[in-house]
Amino acid sequence: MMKVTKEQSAQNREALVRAASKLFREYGIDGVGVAEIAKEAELTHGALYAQFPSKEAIAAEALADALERTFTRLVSASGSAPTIGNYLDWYISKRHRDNVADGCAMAASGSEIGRHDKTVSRSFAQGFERTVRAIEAAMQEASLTATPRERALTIAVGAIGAIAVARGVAKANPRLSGEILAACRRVLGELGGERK
Amino acid sequence: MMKVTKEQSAQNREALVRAASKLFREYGIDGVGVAEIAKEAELTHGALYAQFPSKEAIAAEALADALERTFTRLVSASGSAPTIGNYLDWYISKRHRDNVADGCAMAASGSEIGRHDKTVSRSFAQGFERTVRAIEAAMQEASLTATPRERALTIAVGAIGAIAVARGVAKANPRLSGEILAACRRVLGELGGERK
DNA sequence: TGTACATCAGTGAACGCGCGTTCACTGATGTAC
DNA sequence: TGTACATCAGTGAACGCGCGTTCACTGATGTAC
Repeated sequence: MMKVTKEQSAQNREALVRAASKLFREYGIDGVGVAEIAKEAELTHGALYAQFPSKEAIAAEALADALERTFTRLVSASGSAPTIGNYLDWYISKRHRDNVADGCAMAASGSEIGRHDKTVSRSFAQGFERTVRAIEAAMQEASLTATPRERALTIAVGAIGAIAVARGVAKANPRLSGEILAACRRVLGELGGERK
Repeated sequence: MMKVTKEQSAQNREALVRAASKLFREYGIDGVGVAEIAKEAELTHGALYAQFPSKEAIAAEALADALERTFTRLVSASGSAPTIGNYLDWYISKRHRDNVADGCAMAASGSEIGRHDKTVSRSFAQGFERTVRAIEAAMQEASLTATPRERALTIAVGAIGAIAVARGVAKANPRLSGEILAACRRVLGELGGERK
């Protein structure tokens, strides 16, 4: 067949990005081939190359898309006046730990990003900065001497690390995995000024 | 040639593990082939299969070896009565961020571990638990309500996350990368009871 | 509105290449006598 | 200590397979007249 309406083509492009963003989180960027992405989007790999110049390019866009969607969901799950507690309840959870394909891409792919393009790194940096700003805006007074931004950065990094590490140890030691989530949930909450 | 003395064979095995542990950190487990590991150890891939049943098996051993060595260095760099500050100065640094191949494997490969064998996960869990115990032993009083172990877990996860995230954003935003390291260094120190 | 045709998203075969793993073979080691 | 030989770490060719990317081709779309 082919060609196809502009609208259909745009829908196909979106389907490719969604498929890539799901598969990359689940199996890693190196762990998924372009043919597999195209198949998940019900297209052929040639269609992917009509839309993107390379695998690296779709990786950058898939990462940006995943972070956008996760951020939107985090904010909408936390109500109109979100607290640090709202954010952490949603982010640091077994539900999130066990749902790699639809979870935060910073946690799913954090340690892989440094090995890819500057465009991929840029998607990551933008998503991270946006998250820190949201946390900073919800920050409460606490007795520590560090600034709100320093504490917000640490909460973001700690939350990402918590999901990544909880996933890493889950197969060998599920008790430890749960303990990590509970401890980080509590301590990072306190760091944000949350009262018990 | 071949065969070779028992001693030589043991040395070859060690060379394979060291090569794997270096290359896996630098390029990811999926990013390195068995032939490349063997070449780095000045052997052939057949020799690797004489020593290990599979790539997954050498990955588990390489991870355990890397964590062992990193832990030893962390402890010996921190003196005979290490403080949280000693640990964090060594771990959360630009030197560590920029030295992937010889740095902490939990930070280098954290988000990949969950996609591999239970044996790989076990190496990770053991290395992590050992690290938390060391931090807990160095813990000081602080005004937060969380227990020393909860705070130690959060410090370990936050430090790992800090290196991973600092690496992820470094290419696109080196300023942000440095800011993350500085903020986590300060806040995690305070969380451990460090006085300014 | 109707016709002619350039555009270009998508197809699918093909490219060279490297992957993890297997296996027949080699030959120095190290043991049994 | 000297000889005979089983062992087995390591070699390198070969396996089937999937990778990222290229390209000649298709044919409905959408524009120009």
